[in-house]
Amino acid sequence: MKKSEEDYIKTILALQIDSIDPFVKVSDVAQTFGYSEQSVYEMIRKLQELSFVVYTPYKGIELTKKGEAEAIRLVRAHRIWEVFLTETLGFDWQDVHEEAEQLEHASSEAMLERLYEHLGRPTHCQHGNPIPDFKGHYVVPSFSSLWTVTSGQSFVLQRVMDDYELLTLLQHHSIDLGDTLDIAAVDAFQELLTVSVHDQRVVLSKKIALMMFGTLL
Amino acid sequence: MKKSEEDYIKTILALQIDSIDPFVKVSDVAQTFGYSEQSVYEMIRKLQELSFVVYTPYKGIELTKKGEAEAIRLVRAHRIWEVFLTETLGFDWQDVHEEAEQLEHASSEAMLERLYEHLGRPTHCQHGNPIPDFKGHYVVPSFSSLWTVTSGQSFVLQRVMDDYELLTLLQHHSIDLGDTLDIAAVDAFQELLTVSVHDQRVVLSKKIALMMFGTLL
DNA sequence: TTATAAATTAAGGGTATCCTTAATTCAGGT
DNA sequence: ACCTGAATTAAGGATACCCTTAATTTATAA
Repeated sequence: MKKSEEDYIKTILALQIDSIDPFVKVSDVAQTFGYSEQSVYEMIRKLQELSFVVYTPYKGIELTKKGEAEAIRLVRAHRIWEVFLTETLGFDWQDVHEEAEQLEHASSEAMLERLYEHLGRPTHCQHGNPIPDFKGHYVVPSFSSLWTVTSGQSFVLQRVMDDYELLTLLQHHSIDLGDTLDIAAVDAFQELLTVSVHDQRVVLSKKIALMMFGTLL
Repeated sequence: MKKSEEDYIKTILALQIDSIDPFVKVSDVAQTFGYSEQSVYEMIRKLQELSFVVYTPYKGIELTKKGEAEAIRLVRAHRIWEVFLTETLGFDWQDVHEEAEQLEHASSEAMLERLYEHLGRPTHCQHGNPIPDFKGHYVVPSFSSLWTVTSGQSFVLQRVMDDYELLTLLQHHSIDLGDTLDIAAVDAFQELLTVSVHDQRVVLSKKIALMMFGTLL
């Protein structure tokens, strides 16, 4: 598979997971890439010929079994590389996404499996996202978003989205996965959340809180 | 730099090192890639605009300082990845070239330097080729080819070319860098060499012997 | 010095992946 | 049933990088 095809497949899977609807809209794909819709139509037609997707006009794009397997393989590669970059090379978690993005397209199946073994068969990347097994199976984590909590509750952070700003913010406050956040205040009007963690108070916007997932104590 | 441009630059450096003439011929580049000469002319023109090469018609191609630096950076990346693949992931030395070929285009400067540190700042890849330092300086090894020896001499293998057939052959006979080969016979007519190593006799063709380098005892 | 082979340029094509602008078709609400 | 906006297709372009065939230029060896 070519890099461009891989990028499309991966994006389609991501969009499909994000929404309830299994049909991915062409306009959403175009928006994600910053491409024109016309370009996306052309590529979708090609991916359909290659049996990676099925496209139903006015409905949307669906991944075929083959397409989904490829997409998941890429997710697996991405997360394995992220583990390598953070665990082995010591990168900060906000700095690995771009690197992994390149590496995932440059690694063979055999190499990836050796790397996976070398890393000790990790089950999750450092953002808390599960690494699909080599057969493409993985458990989608079902944590609740930090935005759902109410004042007085305690929240254990289990997963964060792979977003540069978010990760930088968390690192700045030394907040890691596994940490417990005590909810000091919820300002529904301004859509702000104040949490207490490591003896400090941190104010988080709704936007940020929606990208943090975990369990209530 | 794009992958295609990187591949050209790297090939030009390799061809330049192989010959005495600093001018690399368009026809040789075309042959190396299996491209038409026309394609090479087009790319050279482009690389000249980008200041990676200087092309003098009927003379040949020269790398600029900038071009050479880029090419050496790629060689460095390639060899660092080779060390990783063999040392860390346990690949056989004949199986790493293709993998490294992909990875070298997918790794940032920062990543490569971290990997280099992680590997303990290796000076050579497992084929005995030096890894240029981050400034692009490296010592070109000046060993003699195994084909230059005469019967009765002993030869310590220090460097081999990164050639799949050669490496597979050596591995099959458990011949490694650092091993001493005792020259049992030289058949100049058939261009064959018989060496004794690890209590076995191995017949090597001129072609193979020319790809093995080392020192005479 | 001139003939010839090699090197170079010219001209015209092909595919992949992006673009814009302009029809056209369809889905969903009234 | 029909209107309207969104989705889709159509048409034409651009760039990167590859191709072939056919001039043309030049180096160099006889």
